[in-house]
Amino acid sequence: MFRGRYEHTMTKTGRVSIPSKFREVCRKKYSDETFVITNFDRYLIAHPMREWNELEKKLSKISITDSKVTSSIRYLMGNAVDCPIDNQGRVLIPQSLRSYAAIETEVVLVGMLKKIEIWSKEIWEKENGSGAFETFIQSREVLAEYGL
Amino acid sequence: MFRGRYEHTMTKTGRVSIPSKFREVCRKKYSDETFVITNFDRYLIAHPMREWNELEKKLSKISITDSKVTSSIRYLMGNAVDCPIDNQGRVLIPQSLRSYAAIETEVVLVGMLKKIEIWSKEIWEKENGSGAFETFIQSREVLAEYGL
DNA sequence: ATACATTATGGCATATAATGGCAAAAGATA
DNA sequence: TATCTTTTGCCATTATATGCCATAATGTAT
Repeated sequence: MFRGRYEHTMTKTGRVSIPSKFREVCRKKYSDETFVITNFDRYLIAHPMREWNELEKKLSKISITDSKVTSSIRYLMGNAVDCPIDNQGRVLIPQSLRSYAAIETEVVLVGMLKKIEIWSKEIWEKENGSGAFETFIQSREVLAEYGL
Repeated sequence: MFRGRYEHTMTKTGRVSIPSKFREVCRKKYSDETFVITNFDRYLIAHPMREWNELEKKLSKISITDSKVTSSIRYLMGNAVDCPIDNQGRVLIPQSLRSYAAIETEVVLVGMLKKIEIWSKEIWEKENGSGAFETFIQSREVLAEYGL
């Protein structure tokens, strides 16, 4: 599982180093070093290829009657980009995704179990900076329902 | 189970010896010498890998609809760091966790059943120094319910 | 008490990680 | 086709992490 938080800088060309711990998970658990990256709200989500494939399998079983569902799938699929890890352990994040998540240079990468979140540092700090612990404590009751 | 309290010093590079009694628990009970360390309020919590994995298993089953739950998972996972015990019986505590728990050199390690707490000595003394016994006495009724 | 084993911790050398820079390759545009 | 832009591979640099050895302190057994 992906865990931990890392602050990296993006090069001018849009390349970001994937933390070595994450790469290790890619190699050992997924034996594949390609992500599918999508945008989500105000940050990006990087899925290991295998997890993404499973998602697609589920999506393809949905019968397309509801137009809202169709457009959601269109949104998801239309913004998904294959991002292989290069020999230096980096991925190129295409311009479209960068601007969507307002990523300039400073990036926060967060391990989230089966996927990785990629945030602009600025937005990260606004939404998850101080106060995150309080939110965490407050939702303990919710988490307790799951036996945590 | 982990029990007891130990005062150790951290090296300049951030390495802390795990008390041998704790290592013994790791070997015998968990047959694994890796901790996952997270921050909690003003101290750190070290979970044996197996305990942590169980937590992750539960977390990964939660469907992400509630954004408060998501951000709690993000808090939990984002602050978790793998810390394997090296051949000298130490772990490297990364800079982020060190500064979070205000750990400079003197460290207090406390066995807490299935996990270990890691405190800066200074903070430990403020919060658990004098007065801890009084608090303990005051909660005797609660403890009595558990047969203590 | 003495000898021996283990523990805690400092120091150092090496390996690996992150990241900037540059140039070749590929792709797009006029 | 010629030109510009983006992508990609590779090298260099720096900081950090890791492995290993040495030593001092503590614990254990005879």
